[in-house]
Amino acid sequence: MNQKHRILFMGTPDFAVLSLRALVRAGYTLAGVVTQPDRPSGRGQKPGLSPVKKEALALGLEVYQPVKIKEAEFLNTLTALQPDLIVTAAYGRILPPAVLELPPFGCVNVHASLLPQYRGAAPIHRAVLNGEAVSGVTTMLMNEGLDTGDILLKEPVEITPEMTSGELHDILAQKGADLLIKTLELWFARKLEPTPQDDAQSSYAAPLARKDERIDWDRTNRQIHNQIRGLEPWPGAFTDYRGKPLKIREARLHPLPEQPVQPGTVVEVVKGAGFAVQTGQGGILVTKVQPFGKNVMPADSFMNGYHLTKGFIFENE
RNA sequence: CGCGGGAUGGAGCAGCUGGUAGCUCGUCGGGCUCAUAACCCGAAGGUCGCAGGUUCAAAUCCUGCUCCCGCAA
Repeated sequence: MNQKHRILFMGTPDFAVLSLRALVRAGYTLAGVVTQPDRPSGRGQKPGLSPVKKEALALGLEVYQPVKIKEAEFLNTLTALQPDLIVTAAYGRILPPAVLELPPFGCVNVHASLLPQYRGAAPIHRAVLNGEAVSGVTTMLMNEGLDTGDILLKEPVEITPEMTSGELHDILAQKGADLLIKTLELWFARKLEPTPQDDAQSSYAAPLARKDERIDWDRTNRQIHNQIRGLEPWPGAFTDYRGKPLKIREARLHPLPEQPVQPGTVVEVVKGAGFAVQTGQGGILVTKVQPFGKNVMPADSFMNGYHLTKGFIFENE
């Protein structure tokens, strides 16, 4: 069907892997895969191949990892590959005009939000962090801006009350891959009309910062709960325990009567479940934590081994 | 050589200025109770990661392995 179209894929993290896989499965010819350079990462200084690179290698595709996209050498390489269209999915770079204008069918990007909302680097985390009930994926034509190109298709996805960023990520990655295939089918058939984004409705999903991770117990239990699931499984919301960061990996809302207790206080121990902490409004029941330097463990185990008891107070700073 | 933590009964931890192992929980049995995930009594369960070394004696000191994890990226 579409075997004749040559596609150049650009992506880096896990989110992009399913899209790449979908393209291959749909029968497109992959002119090549572009991903971020290998960085010294891992515990030692191991190679650290991007998820997309691993997938590309497994699929037997050519991989390109330019340090600078604007390099003449790389541009020549791209030109030589003669892609009909470029697909990007969380590549991590803004493409220069020279690249955008290269393929006859343009550049299509898969973004993990319902644009124009949550443009930027962390759309999934920000959506959960803000307690959104709905997010989704969008396919768009790229331009020189940050996720500002004309929209091709959108697919909404419900964010359930207990959903974590990790879970949403997996769903969106799959939906994104599906939507990408659908988009390309229509786009190559010239049956899609790009719709400009309404900048007035736009919002920006800023990259996560350390301050987004520290729990402020004065906030409401709902806000804190959103923070915990929004940063799960990475990078994790944390508070302080005996001078070291303690990540709260899982928790749920826990109604508490109005009481003159300082937010951050462990007010109740629920056998077999965890411990309840007073927040600025209501409480949360912490069910899984991760001590510094340790792996995630049930809140029960933490209490046993670290002697956390009712009455302990987590400080904000 | 990126920084660092750890391997102790089913789980999470303590013990590490050397003298055969302890805490909280779980498990099993019994008791109390209208009842209970609550409480009381009792029991089982550990070659203290592996291999050497020092010593009268090592979980505890030294050496070499293997494995696991956190941070930073």
